[in-house]
Amino acid sequence: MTRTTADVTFLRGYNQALVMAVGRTVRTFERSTVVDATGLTPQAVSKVIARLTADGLIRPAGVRRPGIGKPAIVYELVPDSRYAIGAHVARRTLRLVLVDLAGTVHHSTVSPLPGDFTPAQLLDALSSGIDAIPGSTDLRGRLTGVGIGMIGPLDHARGLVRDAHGLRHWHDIPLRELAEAHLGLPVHLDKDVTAGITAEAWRHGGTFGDAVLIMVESGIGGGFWLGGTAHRGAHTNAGEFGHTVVALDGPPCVCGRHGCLEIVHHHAAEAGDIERAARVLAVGVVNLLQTLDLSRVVLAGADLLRHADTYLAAVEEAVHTDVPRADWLTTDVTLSSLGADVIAAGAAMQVLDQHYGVPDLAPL
Amino acid sequence: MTRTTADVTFLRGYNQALVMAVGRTVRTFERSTVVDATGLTPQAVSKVIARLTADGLIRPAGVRRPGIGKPAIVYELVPDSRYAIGAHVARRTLRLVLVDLAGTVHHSTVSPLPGDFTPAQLLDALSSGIDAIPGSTDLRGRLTGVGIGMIGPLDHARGLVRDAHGLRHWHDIPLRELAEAHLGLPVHLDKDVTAGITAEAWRHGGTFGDAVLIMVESGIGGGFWLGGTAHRGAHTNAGEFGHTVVALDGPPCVCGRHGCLEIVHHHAAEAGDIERAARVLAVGVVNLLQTLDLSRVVLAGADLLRHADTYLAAVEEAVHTDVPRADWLTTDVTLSSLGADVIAAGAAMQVLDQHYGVPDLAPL
DNA sequence: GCGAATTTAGCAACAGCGTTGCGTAATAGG
DNA sequence: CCTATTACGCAACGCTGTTGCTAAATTCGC
Repeated sequence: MTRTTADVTFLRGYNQALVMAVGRTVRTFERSTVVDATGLTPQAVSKVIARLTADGLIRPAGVRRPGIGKPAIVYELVPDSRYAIGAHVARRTLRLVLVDLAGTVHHSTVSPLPGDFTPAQLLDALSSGIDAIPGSTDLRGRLTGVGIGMIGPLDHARGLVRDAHGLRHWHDIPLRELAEAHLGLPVHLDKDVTAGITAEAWRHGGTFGDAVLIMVESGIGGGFWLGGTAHRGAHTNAGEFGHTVVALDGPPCVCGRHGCLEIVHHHAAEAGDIERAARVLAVGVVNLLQTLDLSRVVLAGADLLRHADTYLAAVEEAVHTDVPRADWLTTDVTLSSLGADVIAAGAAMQVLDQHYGVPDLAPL
Repeated sequence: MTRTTADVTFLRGYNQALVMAVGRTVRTFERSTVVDATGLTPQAVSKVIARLTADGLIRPAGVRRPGIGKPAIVYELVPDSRYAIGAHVARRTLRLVLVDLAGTVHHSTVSPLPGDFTPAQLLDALSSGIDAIPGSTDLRGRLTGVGIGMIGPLDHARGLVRDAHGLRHWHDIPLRELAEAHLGLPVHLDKDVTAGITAEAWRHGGTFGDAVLIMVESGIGGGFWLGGTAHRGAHTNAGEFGHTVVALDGPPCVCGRHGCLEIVHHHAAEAGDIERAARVLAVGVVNLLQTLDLSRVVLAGADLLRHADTYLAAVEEAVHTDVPRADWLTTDVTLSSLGADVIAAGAAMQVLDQHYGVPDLAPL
């Protein structure tokens, strides 16, 4: 959520979101936990907690006896107080998930999409898929909206699919508006990889540093989390990480350049040399670390997860041996904590993040 | 400037900084300008303007007659109300500049540094250099502090030089504390490239999008401005752009990997083939655009500026031809607007930015 | 057992922010 | 000279977090 000007109502939302972030980070907390994490005064935290409790977003969950003195009330997030639906639109499949406020995936289905599907076909698949989610009808009221994670290029700010790679009927389609009209719910549209990294960040609450989600699945992309928010770039087209050149005189790529990470990687993978493919990807990952200095690398995507161990080993080794002074430049490398659901789940969490995440103050 | 919690005093500083940003952007403005740019109410803007005028940071500069009705008061930034000193510490030279609140460089000097200089030698060079700035004594009171831009790796947050490349005496030196004690002024320490991009951003006020400053000078580095602030990364070590691999089977680099942009570029440059060196750099720049989607590329550094036209042409061409759908993915490519002063000037502006820039709300 | 010490929670008054309502100043046009 | 128009600002207000202080609930020492 983004705004430019800061009035006093901003404080309310901001500090409230800070407490929610603590709730997602530690799952169970008390007043002093929030005081330590945020620097707010105890009294302010009391007020915020009272408001959140009244809204049903958090609730008391027992007491902690500090040995001496009055026991402290322990609070927890109420996961089932809010839900969001996430959709991962790929070239041939539609994955739908139901996610709660804590970032837990409650339901996940995959359905095939017609070859070269049209916007109308996608909308129908979305609405029938959502209706098929068990109990989706009695979620109304607690359902925040629908997030769609999709291949780009697309314009996140305007909710516009500009030119989805390899899909004939998708040029300048205002998918967000269409879907909002069709589904009767708020819709959030974003690139698949950006949705994916949001999933990891949201589930970690406030303790998530600068990070990238690497996705290998038909193409290779990267979703970025920098400075506490998703990085989408000047035209919301960041993430075309697969089309960075790693072999100056390499084979030609569909993008028109030569030796892109993606084409070099795919050649190795198609030749059956997964280890080499993984090492190529690892070179690209270290390139990112050198450039952006990230604290976390998350690996995802069907083609990668099929050989998860190989990729994980290759990237971890490269990160530990190829970064100079790796002793203090520590970077965690992990597989996506949500497996094949990351993109869809992340799209859902973007909707939750809009309402309950820490708000951004947009530069002018 | 960064803080986690938002109390009501935050609003004051934040909205005040918004108005200052407008002042830097358009140089002359009135109440309605700020209202349009920020969304604040006219009354709120009046209050902010009154405070800033009282502090001497802005002043009335005439009136505009709207044809009918009461004339509007026109305001402008008071450039000489605040100054900061910037230092660019390179391997052999120290550059010192005096910068005013508007980002104008008033004075610039270069002095040689002893080979393999020690921290003590640098401190002496700093203080004598600052004393030599004409009129520096009667600036006391209006002097905000000293910014130091330096090669890394360094820890910006702690003000610690960890391991400056190629300088024997610079391991884990708390330069910020040392310099503050020695100079009696607040000191801000950052990587050279990050300081550089801050210079460009500060001078453009609020209208500066996601951008990178590419610096070619002994090494190759990149300073990033993302989402309205400098991006420093998880360990404040972002920017080692020269050590990204662009030629998988290329020549070995000092960093231990093979085919880094820097080594490939330097081989071409040393062979006298500047055009090829420029094209190699351009490949790296397009890699960044694909990954991060930037709206602006600024070129800087002594070795680059020596062949400015060649580099500018090569990068511009690559940006326009190698990025798919370049029609809407527009990116400006320019030479640094401050020439050889960028780094030092940017270091100074970081100090100004800490006091008068739009404050950040740090994630937990 | 019972009071003192300790820790947590919250009520009440307060200061500071932007907002709202409305009155005032300064101009051009009839 | 009056009216419409535009710009500006005082005063009251609502809302935020903060400060000062009181009350509640527990352990520990005697």
